[in-house]
Amino acid sequence: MEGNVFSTYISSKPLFKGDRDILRPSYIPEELPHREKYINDLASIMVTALRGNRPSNVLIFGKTGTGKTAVVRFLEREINRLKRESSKSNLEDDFNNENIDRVQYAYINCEVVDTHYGVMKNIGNKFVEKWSEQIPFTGWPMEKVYESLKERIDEKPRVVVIILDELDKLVTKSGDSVLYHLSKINSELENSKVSLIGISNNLKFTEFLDPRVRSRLGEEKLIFPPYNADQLKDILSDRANKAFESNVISEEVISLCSALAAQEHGDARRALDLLRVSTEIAERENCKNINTNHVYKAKNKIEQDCVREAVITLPTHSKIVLYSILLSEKNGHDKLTTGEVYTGYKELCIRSGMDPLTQRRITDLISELDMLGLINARVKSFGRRGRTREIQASVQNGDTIDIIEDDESIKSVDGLSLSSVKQTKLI
DNA sequence: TGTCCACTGGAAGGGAGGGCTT
DNA sequence: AAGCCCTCCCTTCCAGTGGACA
Repeated sequence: MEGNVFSTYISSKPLFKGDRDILRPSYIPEELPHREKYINDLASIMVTALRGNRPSNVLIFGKTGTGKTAVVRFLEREINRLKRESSKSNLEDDFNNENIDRVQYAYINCEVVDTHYGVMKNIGNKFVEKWSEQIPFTGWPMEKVYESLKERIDEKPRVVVIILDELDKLVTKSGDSVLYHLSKINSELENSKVSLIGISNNLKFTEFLDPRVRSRLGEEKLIFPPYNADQLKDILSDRANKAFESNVISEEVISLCSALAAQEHGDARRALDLLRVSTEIAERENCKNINTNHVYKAKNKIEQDCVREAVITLPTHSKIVLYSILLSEKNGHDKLTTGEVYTGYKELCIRSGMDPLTQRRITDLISELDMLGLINARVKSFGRRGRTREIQASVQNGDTIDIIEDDESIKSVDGLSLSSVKQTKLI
């Protein structure tokens, strides 16, 4: 073991008691602190399914990290638990084993699956086991996918609860035709019943819906408020007790993580990430416990990683647009207009032997960069000098330029020394 | 008050790419 | 192999716009 690259790390004692996933937002604990009311509200709606009837459709709103998904998945687990228990005991009345057994969940994250086809296909495939019977990931006409989905659901009597997480992403990207079909599916089913739970960060997304869809979908609405710092502290303490041995973590560390996350609209996901990354940093430093220094380091690391990840995964042309903005700023031109950014972008494209996209397309790429938080672009009118966007980078200039310059695809299409471009005054 | 600038952003449509059906 | 479907990325066209300026 001696001399092995891992030996230092193997000999150091991990701070986690066991399962690291306890500090991941996807972990569903036995209790969800400060969400009891919403669990009960949703349970009172979903109980209809256990009686073999269709529960009302539900729309759940709330910002990131307010426990929406956790509450829905918590109930899913409870229903599954009930299924297992009911098979052992005999329940009375309409809560019979058969009804409970017929409840099925289908969870779709619309940020991952964001097309009509993809959503229908994924739901349909939850009801087949054989690979050969799966709906292919492309190729079928929409109508056929829908018919197949219907057949599969209606194969036997059941109550299907379809959960569409991040529903606003689907609607803004692909419109409401999936919701239109799914919300009227019950009139076309003979044996089974379908209930929808839509989860969204954005309260206003229903404005994009057809009025019929809106009313069918929003039979019940739940709005999740953000957590405050005290509530976040409870959540973190709860998880910390499960995740760590005593003396590993202090009250002060938990308070700091909660306070930092509370500043960002009470995001529990953020609080958990902070605690998890702090722990990892402390472990890497071979510390026996976690201190506030680790939390500040974790905060920086998470922020940097977010930017890095966002920049690395940008398509090439978006990278060049961002590069053009950063280079111009480096040359003392802040607050650029769309036209100026486009001129810089075109020059970089020409120099690197690429065909530039049209200005219309670049307008969209600028909007996307703005949405990612990499730049700040707001529409401003300069009177006779026209109306345009005023654009500024909102990431650290030097670091981000380095990340873009590391990109192999830019270098390869480029074929010229980027450092020489760096010297060129743009615009 | 009307003009004009420099865009914005919606709509329509082309074409490539992935894959199914006949 | 030909025909079809869906998605994605992109272009083209164009009506609309906020506000400085004559």
